[in-house]
Amino acid sequence: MTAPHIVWLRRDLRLADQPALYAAAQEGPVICVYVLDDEGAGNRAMGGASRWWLHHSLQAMDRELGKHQGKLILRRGNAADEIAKLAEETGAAAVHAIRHYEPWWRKAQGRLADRLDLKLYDGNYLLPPGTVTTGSGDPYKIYTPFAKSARQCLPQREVLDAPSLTNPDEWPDSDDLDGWNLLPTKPDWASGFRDAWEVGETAAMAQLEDFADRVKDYEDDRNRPSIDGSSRLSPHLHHGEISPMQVWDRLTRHTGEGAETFRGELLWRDYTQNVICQFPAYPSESYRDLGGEKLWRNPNRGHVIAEDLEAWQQGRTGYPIVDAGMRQLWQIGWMHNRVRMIAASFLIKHLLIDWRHGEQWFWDCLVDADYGNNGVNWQWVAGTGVDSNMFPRIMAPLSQSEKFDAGDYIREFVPELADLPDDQIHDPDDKHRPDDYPAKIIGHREARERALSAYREAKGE
DNA sequence: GTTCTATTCCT
DNA sequence: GGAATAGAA
Repeated sequence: MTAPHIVWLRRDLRLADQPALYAAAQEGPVICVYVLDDEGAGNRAMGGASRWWLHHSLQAMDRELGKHQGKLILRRGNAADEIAKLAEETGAAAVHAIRHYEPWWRKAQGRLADRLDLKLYDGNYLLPPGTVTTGSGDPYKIYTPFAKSARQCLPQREVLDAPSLTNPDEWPDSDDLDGWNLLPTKPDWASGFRDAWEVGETAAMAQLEDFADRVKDYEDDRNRPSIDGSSRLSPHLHHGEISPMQVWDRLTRHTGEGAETFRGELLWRDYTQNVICQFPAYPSESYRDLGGEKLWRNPNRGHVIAEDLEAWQQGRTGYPIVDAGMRQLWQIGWMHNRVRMIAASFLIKHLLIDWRHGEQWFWDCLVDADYGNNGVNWQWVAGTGVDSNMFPRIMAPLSQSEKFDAGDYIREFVPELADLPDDQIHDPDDKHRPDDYPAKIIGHREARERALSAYREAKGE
């Protein structure tokens, strides 16, 4: 009868390179538990797409534990309360968890540490957020110097193998996963998701292998939406089915420009955590005030934005590249990174809608929705962020579409346009535009001028 | 050693 | 505009 050790899982649903699980397994029998805590996250409760992914990821985690004759315990409610309750129920010696930096998780970690022996480990980032500092000891705000400094500290630690596990004498009760209703019910919007993704640790490792074969072409292919050039690791990384250190380690053999650029993308993940550690409300509030109320169109000032917002959400703006991106998001819960920038820029500048509406939509629709990444990337496009002010740089969606060769991408996700020739696909004229595809919601030149004059006006009359 | 300032650059 | 750094004061 040795006291069991609880491993509190969150977005770290893996056996390998999982420092909390690894440490707990050294100590004694292990009970892995996941708590669904919508209340603690408040308005940052997981969106629909993330919940779809979570369902399958929890299933996969239970399967992996099953290979060791173990299982995953599920509980629902306030995470700190539920973990404390479970610890008491099972007479656990300690609770082990990977440290997370979203404000609600920091709060829950603090509450739990007051009540029991909570052992926290770093493991979901290449370097523990807050540890890379400027010459004067402050945390970085700007990506480039951050990444330069971080690169010099890497690699930091060894990748851990999956530990061998001992089971407790008795398993505590567990919720039934299906009872959580994480999957869609009435309209089944997830059929595209099922075709696009394999969820879980095994699938994540396979995806890494697949990407390792393609990383040499990453430099060019990552910007071409119709090519399978990006890693597609983001949802696996977000849910912690694979650790960034495993990815870094696997790619260290690759020396080319592509691998170097991709390592920069992994460091971007670390960077966004550093930003939200310094500014916990960053994903919900502009860091730099560009004129606030005056800049964006606002129902309080008589602007009707609901229709434009809806057209953007549904992929009916009349700009094929934007519409393809938004429909890809709806169909598979993910959007190509290049297109994310084009679509975000379009909402903010062409439609002059507050970036936070876009951030919310992405939060709900992305299987890789991540508090730090989503917030930092939206503020980057909006020009309201910690880095330079990008607002006056207005992307031209039509030339972006041509430049990055998005023709086949548009054909895939905007089927009305599938038959258009290359010279019409990016910007169909009235003769070629099918009846069921909308005309442009606003002309590019007109939108550009509206945005720039609103910007000048908001800045200082 | 500490503060000031010039310079460079911002996924 | 302001963050980061390096070199001056």
